[in-house]
Amino acid sequence: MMDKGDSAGRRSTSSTSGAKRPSERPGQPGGRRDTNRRERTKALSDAALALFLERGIEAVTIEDITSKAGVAKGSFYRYFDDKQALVEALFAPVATQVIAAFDESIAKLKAARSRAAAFASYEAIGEALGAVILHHGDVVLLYLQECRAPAEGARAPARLLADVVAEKAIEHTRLAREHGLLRAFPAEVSTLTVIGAAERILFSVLNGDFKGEPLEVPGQLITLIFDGLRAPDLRKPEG
Amino acid sequence: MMDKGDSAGRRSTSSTSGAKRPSERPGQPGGRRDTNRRERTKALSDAALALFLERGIEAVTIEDITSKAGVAKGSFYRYFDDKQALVEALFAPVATQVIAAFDESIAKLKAARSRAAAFASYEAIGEALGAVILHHGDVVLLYLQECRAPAEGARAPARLLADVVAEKAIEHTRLAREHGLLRAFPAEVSTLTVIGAAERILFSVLNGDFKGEPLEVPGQLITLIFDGLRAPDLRKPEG
Amino acid sequence: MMDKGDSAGRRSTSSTSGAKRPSERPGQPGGRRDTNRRERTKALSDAALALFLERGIEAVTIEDITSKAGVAKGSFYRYFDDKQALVEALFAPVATQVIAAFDESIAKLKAARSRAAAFASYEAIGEALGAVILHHGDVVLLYLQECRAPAEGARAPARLLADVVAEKAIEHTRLAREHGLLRAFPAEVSTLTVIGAAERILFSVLNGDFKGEPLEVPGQLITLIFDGLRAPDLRKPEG
Amino acid sequence: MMDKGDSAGRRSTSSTSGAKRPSERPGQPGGRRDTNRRERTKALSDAALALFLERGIEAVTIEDITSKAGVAKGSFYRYFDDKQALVEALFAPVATQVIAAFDESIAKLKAARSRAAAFASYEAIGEALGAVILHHGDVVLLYLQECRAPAEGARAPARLLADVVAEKAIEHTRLAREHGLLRAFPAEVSTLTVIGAAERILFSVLNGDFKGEPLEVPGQLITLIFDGLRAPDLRKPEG
DNA sequence: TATGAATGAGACTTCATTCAT
DNA sequence: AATGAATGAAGTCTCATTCAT
Repeated sequence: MMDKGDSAGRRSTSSTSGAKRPSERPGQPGGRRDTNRRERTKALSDAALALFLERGIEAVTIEDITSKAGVAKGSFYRYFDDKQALVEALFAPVATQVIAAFDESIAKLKAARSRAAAFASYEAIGEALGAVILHHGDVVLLYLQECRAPAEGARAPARLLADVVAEKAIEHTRLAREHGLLRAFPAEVSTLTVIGAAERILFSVLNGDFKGEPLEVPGQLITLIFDGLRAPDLRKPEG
Repeated sequence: MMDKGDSAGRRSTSSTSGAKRPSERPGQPGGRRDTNRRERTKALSDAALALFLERGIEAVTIEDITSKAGVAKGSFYRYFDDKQALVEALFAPVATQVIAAFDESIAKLKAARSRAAAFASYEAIGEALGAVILHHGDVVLLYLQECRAPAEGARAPARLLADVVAEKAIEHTRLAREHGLLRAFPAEVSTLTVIGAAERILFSVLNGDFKGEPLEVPGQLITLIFDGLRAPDLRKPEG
Repeated sequence: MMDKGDSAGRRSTSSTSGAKRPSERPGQPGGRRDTNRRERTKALSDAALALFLERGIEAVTIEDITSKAGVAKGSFYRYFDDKQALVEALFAPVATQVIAAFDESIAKLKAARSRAAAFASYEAIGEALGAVILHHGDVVLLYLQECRAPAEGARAPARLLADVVAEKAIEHTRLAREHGLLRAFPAEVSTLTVIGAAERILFSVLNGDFKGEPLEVPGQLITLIFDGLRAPDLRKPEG
Repeated sequence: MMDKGDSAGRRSTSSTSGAKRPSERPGQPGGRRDTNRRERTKALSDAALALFLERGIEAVTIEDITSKAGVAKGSFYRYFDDKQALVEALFAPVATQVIAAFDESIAKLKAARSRAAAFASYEAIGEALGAVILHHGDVVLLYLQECRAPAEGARAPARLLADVVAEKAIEHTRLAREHGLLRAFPAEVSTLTVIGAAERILFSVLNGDFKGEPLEVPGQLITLIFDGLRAPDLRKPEG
């Protein structure tokens, strides 16, 4: 009755959240109806997330989701337009926070007048991203799992986020270098190196494949990367 | 949009290539029939590869492939059992060469009696992987695109290869460290760092997203990574 | 034209009816939804039965059935798992009643202490089978039409029922003979004779091929079977 | 490219044999080419017969047949027009002999001037049918298996033969009664009784289901049919 | 609102038949 | 003549989406 195939980008005008808001909904926010609505949305999102991680976004059907969430199939459409909308809703908080973290850090870097101030922006973004990973580990894992897919269909949000992140991260690096925090190195290469390394390890950790001690990874990664990337005059003497 | 009756791992007994070979075929090898067969297989593989890159493996239908390849739908099944078999056939040469490269390099490392000999094994594997990237760029890109997906359905081969590569690479790193080529660092972390960084940049390059000069990337990456990873006594004085 | 992935006996665990019942359905029994469900199931069964009789089970497609029943193709699968399940559902009431008739008659025979009592069991089973034929003539015809087919695919239920019936009938005969109702004759031969004769005539009658007066057949058949065909003056004296 | 569905009756003009004879074939009858041709035809027929018995005519594909016969798929069509033609060819000798047996017996009956002569016609037909069963057991089994199917598609020949046999047998009975060989009984009922009984037992015997001693069956059957099943002490005096 | 039944497009796969080799 | 590759119609089954209850 309706076409299955979605074309990428159709959602350029939709709100960030991807959640469906009936134009007129009864009950005031916080009331009984609103609470029910939140609960249903959460049940659907949770079920979907678990299934997406298990089988990949494409392979999961609407019925899989509703049945796992314990709702009727038709109810899905009261909460989300379709699978892509759900994926967008899933990614929304993460995307918002990650993008905000970069934007703020970029702003700080631009405003920084000292190397110390510039360095602080790194600490800030690290903290912000750490918090995201901590509170939205599953969504981050889903992102890592799907972010290289072509921006088509329900997986589009993952890829689009990845592209935005890369772009902002590169700008961030450029600014950091201008502040003398990094060696004179092409920003694109060094940024992708850091992103690639961090994401790969994070993937293993969130995955359960990682054999080492996760809590030590950030420090190790920083040592590893920064010993290579750090500007000469910041290099610590070995030993 | 979804693959129907696939379960991961069902292909454990199939040959490496994934291609379908009638046990006895008429016409001698090199004859007309044989040539036709090769041409068809190639046409299907090429069409499939292009579509997979464009839309992702899951979103491409058999009919998309045959129609792009200019053959009848039913003909697909003379050459491949199903989409997963085609994907396996696509990955087979790359998987073979990559795995062989690691295995050989690992063997060399084990046999190495000097640091120079050990270092040579790195050059060898670099060359081998470079050759694979050069000759099978599209397949490598497909791998990068799909290799984090759960090992379900047609995309399974990508993920399975990724897991094997990670495992072998970690062993490789462990050996390299035993030969004093690398700093005393957890092998898992440093390996995933290198893989993650290299794959992320490669993805951008093969993708067309990369803005810099691709030919300079390997050198840059080595500098970047090795300046961080290199054992202290190999560290060159900055300047 | 051919059934695809069926293997005989796959349904050993399914319920007797073969009908698909969602575990929890909305609407109380007897409500609108329940009524609709019954109507649909009936429409599909009726359409299928008519087509099966016309063309044979194997030659009828799901689409033939749904289109004749006036429902969408996909709806079929809400009511039956596949064609074989529908066939099972079609046969279920007949199979149940026939088997029950035999079991009861066998039980009566076992308990019978007089020849009169034993004879009554014959009357009982005759009546029961007559009722089945009267109320489920078309299903019985379908049974007669398909019951010699190998127990493969959608036709399996017919053959399996036939085998059960033969077995029970033979036991029945054996008991009847022990009560002195029948000549000392191998039970298998005499049973198959009666079944074969009865089924063949029934087939003609239900078919419309039969030229005679159907209502007289049962009596004629009994006379014939019990007294034989020999013309009076050729009758050998009993030894 | 061509339609699959056959419509019943399309073969009304074809020759009895169903075998394909190229209008101009090289080699004289009995020569090398003719011998090869016979061998191939036999291989195909044998393979088909075995598969038909195992799975039913409808479920067997052309490729199943050729592959079991050890010939190429395309070769099938050099020997038979399609599956139905093969089935016709399979039944042809049996049909011919059975029909001839009835026709001859009917002719004899018509010419018979004594009851002894009339009785001899029964012996003749019994012998003829026995010979057919002996030499073409598998084909007879296939006939029994498929002869109640609607006369559609490849199974049509079985059903058509069944209808002819019934018709001729009824005429035969009518004549026999006129000669005083049988009781005054509706010919249709008594004929179908005999056919039904005989076929049912034969089916069990050829099938392998029969537990008794096959060689004794004909005699038992004759006794049974002619003398009836009634136990001696219940026998009503003939009125 | 919630439910799950209905719809029909469309994906996968098979197979009779034709045809180049 | 024999082979088996090619074709595409047709069949099975799934699933996103809509809609009556």
